[in-house]
Amino acid sequence: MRRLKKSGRVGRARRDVSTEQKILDAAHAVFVRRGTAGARMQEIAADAGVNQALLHYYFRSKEHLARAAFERAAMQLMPAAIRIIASGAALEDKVTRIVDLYLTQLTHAPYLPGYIISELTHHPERVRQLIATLSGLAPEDIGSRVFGALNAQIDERVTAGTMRPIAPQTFMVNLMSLCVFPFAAAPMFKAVIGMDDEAFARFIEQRRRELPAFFLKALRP
Amino acid sequence: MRRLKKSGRVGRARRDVSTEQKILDAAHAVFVRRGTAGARMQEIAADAGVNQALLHYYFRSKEHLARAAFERAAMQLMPAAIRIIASGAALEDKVTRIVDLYLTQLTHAPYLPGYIISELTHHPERVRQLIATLSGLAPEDIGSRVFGALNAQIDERVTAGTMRPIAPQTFMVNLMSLCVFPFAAAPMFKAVIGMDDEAFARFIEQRRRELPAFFLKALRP
DNA sequence: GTCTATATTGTGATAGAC
DNA sequence: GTCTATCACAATATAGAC
Repeated sequence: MRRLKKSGRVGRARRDVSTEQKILDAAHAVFVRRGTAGARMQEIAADAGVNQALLHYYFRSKEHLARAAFERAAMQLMPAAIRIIASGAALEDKVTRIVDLYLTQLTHAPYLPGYIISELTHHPERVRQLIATLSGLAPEDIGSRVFGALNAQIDERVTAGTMRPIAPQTFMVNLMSLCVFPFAAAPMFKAVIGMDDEAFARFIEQRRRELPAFFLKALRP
Repeated sequence: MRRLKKSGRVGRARRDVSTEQKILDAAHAVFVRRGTAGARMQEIAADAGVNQALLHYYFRSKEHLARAAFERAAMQLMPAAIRIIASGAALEDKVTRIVDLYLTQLTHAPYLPGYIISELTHHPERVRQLIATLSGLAPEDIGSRVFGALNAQIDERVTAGTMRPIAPQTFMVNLMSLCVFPFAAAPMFKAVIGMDDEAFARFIEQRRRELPAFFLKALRP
């Protein structure tokens, strides 16, 4: 309605990435720790060391900024895993590499799962955005491409008698659950189990060693 | 500061549970689907079929109402599982019963995990509340009581040579991950895998049958 | 206990100087 | 591009009649 036609950020701009980037960094941090609804433009501005008006200059509205931050968060976590799964590596290697990748990434960004889950739970429209971001494909295509390759490998093992049948979707859901959930529910686990940050870090390192074997063993015939 | 000393809701009140309960029900629903920061008192009032002022009459502030709603959500999920784990049932039965319990409960309240994770991620103070709610004990005590019993059972199996050693904490984290994460991440999985609600329901029913075996198999020596 | 106002912030967004 | 000042309205909270 009273939207401006400011040309400011319209096209791709090459110079001045610095300020825009500072804002995006700050937005990422604030959105992750407060959630989209709980985040305040003022806090983002302060975090970025700039003025609140600049946020609107670069991103027009909170909603735009929220989308950008979510996109960044999702891209930080998903594509690498998809690449591993779609790669030509052996099945056992894929498991080990995914466990390793996730535990490493989430150790450095432990609140990311909680944020992404929260966003997708409370903002259904983010789902479309996520899919669109992951590639220009329709939802079904991503799934079928990735799971097709995985399914072939599982079939191979099943035929060889070294693994029992499992749907590739189940395979992925179980693996992701074991990797990601401990971080998503870390506040709860820490409290109930009585772990401090250091103990949690040790817990994760132990998982890094044990989880691949645990998971693969469950698939034995 | 400008708090009223209204005696309205101060003590435990026996009568008029009806309205208070309607408000709490509505609050639960709205907080779960919007998150605490995204929830609006107006929407809660409308949902409850009462006036917004009544919300303050009964619960004084949004924060109080949010606490009450969170408490209710947590109590809906945790105590039953703790009872099962602390019970005298055989280890294998505990696994089956927990899987069954969670998949049933979460089928009826699929957004609960996302909400609880979101709350605990964005509102650290809820952690203390959660622990305090689960019992009058200090955090360490809950953990040690529950895990003590579980540990004894695991030791038994290990000694008998039917299971390899696993920390009871890891046992629980893995089991909870496999049960709860699929619901917490359901919006993502549905999109990536391309499932509709019905397919998801089937997916869960299959899990109910397969998950106990999957989990127990991973623990074989 | 329940309602209709209304007071009082909080917060996203914009105007306009520099 | 960046700032200060301010607007407009959404949202919590309260007063006071019934």
